[in-house]
Amino acid sequence: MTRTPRERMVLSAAQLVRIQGVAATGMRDVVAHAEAPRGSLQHYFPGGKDQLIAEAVTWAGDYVARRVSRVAAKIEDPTPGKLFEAMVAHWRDEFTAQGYDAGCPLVATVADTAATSDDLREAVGKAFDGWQRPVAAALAELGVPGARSESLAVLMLSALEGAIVLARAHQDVAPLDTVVAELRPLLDGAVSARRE
Amino acid sequence: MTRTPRERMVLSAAQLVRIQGVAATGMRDVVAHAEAPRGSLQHYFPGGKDQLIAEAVTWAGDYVARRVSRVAAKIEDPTPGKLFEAMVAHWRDEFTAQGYDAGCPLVATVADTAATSDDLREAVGKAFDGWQRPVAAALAELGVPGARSESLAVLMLSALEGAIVLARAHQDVAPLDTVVAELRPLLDGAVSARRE
DNA sequence: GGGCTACCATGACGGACGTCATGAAGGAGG
DNA sequence: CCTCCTTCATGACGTCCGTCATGGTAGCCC
Repeated sequence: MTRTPRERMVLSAAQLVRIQGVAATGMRDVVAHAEAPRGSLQHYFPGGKDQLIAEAVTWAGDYVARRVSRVAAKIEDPTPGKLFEAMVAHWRDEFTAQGYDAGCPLVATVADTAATSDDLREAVGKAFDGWQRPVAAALAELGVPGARSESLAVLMLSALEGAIVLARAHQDVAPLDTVVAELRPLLDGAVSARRE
Repeated sequence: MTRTPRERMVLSAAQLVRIQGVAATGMRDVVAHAEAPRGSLQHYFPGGKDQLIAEAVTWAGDYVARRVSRVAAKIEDPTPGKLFEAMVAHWRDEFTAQGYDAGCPLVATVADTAATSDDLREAVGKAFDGWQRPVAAALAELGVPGARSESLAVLMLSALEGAIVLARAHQDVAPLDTVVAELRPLLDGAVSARRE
């Protein structure tokens, strides 16, 4: 489980971005948080801050994609609505347990850098794609018709991200519960019937 | 239409936050963008940057609330789905006309400051409330039962905010169109029937 | 053993930041 | 005319930023 200093720096960058955003997260903050040697920065990330943040974003995208696949496989008697509920539950649990300090690193990166760095914006775009893919695949496997599963995956990501922002602003998980309650019937109604 | 320097500074702060986020937006940037005298900063905003950003957030909340009411009154043969479509269309039009540089200032402020400034976080929370209120009121007037109208307003805000983030990351309005297409039947189905 | 590469340490540089101190215009009211 | 208050101007301070230059260690390979 002991990670290399390089990995620790990427993970720390992702965590700090979740809390403070990109601009407010300094490289010195990252090495301190990662308990990594400062001299390693220019060695592992010759591309500077943009490279470090880009790797953090990519890591976050991979992480959430893996988690969706894992969670989708673990639901018993799964339906699209239950999948969405499980995705949201992860955030609900974290907010109630850890507080509302940390949000989604992809949202923070878009908000801070979409207009100033094409590289970072594209990294976030790919991370979102990598997240959307397993969601759409899980929906398809549950019986949602092909084209529809992509649309519903976009809706799920959008509603979740938006509800996360609302929940942080209000310091209350209610928006998360609301979007789940309102979306579940719609999602479950999208399976092409014909079952059992 | 000529605004006072103070108003111009608040508006410029809001616009710059939409593009760069809070941390990357300097006070010198704001006065330059507002073509305002730098010395006025400490005079009009003795509370410093936090006060300036808080006023920008509050202004943005008031602005979007007014616009919702105005747009809701202008739709012919209105339905909840059409209201949502009209709200999203504003962003769709701006993205296609102006590009994807500017996002929602409330999202940017939450992402950058939710963990570090209670004042700013609360200002954003109130701004979201001020936005949600006219949406829920419009839904109620269209025949959506009371409790449900609040829930659907939360869903609409969440889906819109999330879709804005996705659209910026992908430089494509498709997520906006997708959430409208998927949510319209749900929204229109929520009116308590009994009509004509 | 010499050389090469990977990794880490440290200090400096130039610039930008938010804030503040100080002071000057300029009109209003006495 | 003189004073007061709003508004603006300007320069400075201390701090932090991202980046870079330089050099030191440690291990592997010939």
